[in-house]
Amino acid sequence: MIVAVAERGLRERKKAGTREALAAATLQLAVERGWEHVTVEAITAAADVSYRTFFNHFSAKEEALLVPAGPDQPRLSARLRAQPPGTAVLDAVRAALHEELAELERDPAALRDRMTVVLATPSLIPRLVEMGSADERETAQAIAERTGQDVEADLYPALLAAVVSAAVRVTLWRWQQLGGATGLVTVVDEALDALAGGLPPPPPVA
Amino acid sequence: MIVAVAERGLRERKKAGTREALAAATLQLAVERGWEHVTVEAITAAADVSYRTFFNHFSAKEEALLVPAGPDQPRLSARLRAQPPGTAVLDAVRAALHEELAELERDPAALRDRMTVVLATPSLIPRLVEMGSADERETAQAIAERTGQDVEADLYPALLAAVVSAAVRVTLWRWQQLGGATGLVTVVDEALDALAGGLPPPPPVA
DNA sequence: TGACACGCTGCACTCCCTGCAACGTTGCAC
DNA sequence: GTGCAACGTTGCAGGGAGTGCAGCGTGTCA
Repeated sequence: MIVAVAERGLRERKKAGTREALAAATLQLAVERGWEHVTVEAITAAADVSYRTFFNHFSAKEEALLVPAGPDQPRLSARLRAQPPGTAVLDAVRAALHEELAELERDPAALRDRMTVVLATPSLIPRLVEMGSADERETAQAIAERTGQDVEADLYPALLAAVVSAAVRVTLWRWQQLGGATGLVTVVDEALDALAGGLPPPPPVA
Repeated sequence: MIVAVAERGLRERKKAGTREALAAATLQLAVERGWEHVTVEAITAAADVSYRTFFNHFSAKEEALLVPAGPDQPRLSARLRAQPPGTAVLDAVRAALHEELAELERDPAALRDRMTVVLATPSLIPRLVEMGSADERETAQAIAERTGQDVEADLYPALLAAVVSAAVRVTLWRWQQLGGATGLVTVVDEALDALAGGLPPPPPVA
């Protein structure tokens, strides 16, 4: 179901190839030079395509860095909807997050590089928020469906979606801090446990 | 201490005047035309200053909309540090948020307008995250100081700071939804209570 | 009142991003 | 295989954001 995407004819393969080349060139150049010294022109030169083509694949420079996998990649809201109906909301969210992060972790080196670039470039952080949770609204909707609430009328769905988004951000940051030694899933679970516990006022007071 | 800022000589008053004029023009034009149809040139024309001057006051177009009050405005981290030392972290955070939001609510009409513009322009939402919590790092640091933890080593401070940031965002959104009828403080308390309660799985199931 | 500080201005420039009109290749039906 | 339609790529022209720099005028302070 997720696999069938890649093999659909020469045309689509070439297209995917171009996107991949652009994303790879973007990441490499960003690591080498620093984000603000990477121009779209340099990226397209490295990927050997025209300047204009870049924007046929990405709506913004940041997208090439932060969302290298195309729009076919299932988003968090979709994963959440795919969870078995009976499950409690928080458990379903946790499971969806596990899937999402496991996917990210399939290429840990690239993720490390991306996070390095982001952390070195404060202006990218909000972009990460934007991309990573471009479907925060959609996620809120999915949560609402699960709890039988209304996204407009009730606070809970939007709040949970926003908090999850924040948790993901912190997870990525912390994972990077830990040098990638600990798995993403482990880190996000730590965050989710803290949240589910009501943000215990002062933890053990080290 | 906070008051003394405004009255410091003709020069500073004029400077503050231009900034205010630019911010006001920005908001008004954004409401009238929609954010993406507002150019910096139009803003400066309305405020009767040169194009270049705009960027002497704001580092980006969005800043004029989202952070109209200059950098002198005490940020959340500062307010958090100002809370009495004995207080529990969550209580201190809550108090700091109350102050922050009360300040915002001093001009409800402007806040309403700003939120209207933001909600009508998805790309502005992450910017709101950036601006509203440009000092999220600083807030995390302040939290760490309060809990006696280390921002680098411990997850808690960064997580709480991120979650608070998310809560503020949802609060503003919901306040707007409610038509400003309910006070910001009331709304944020609702969010904070939910968080402190550990995101109770499915609330009353309406 | 004279010298300095500093905000404002104009200009030239880089870069992001878009709309539009070709062009060449792929996919498909006959 | 041939012709046609679909589609990814390309080039170009242009608007708008944001920056560095040099000069000007006004507030500030000794």
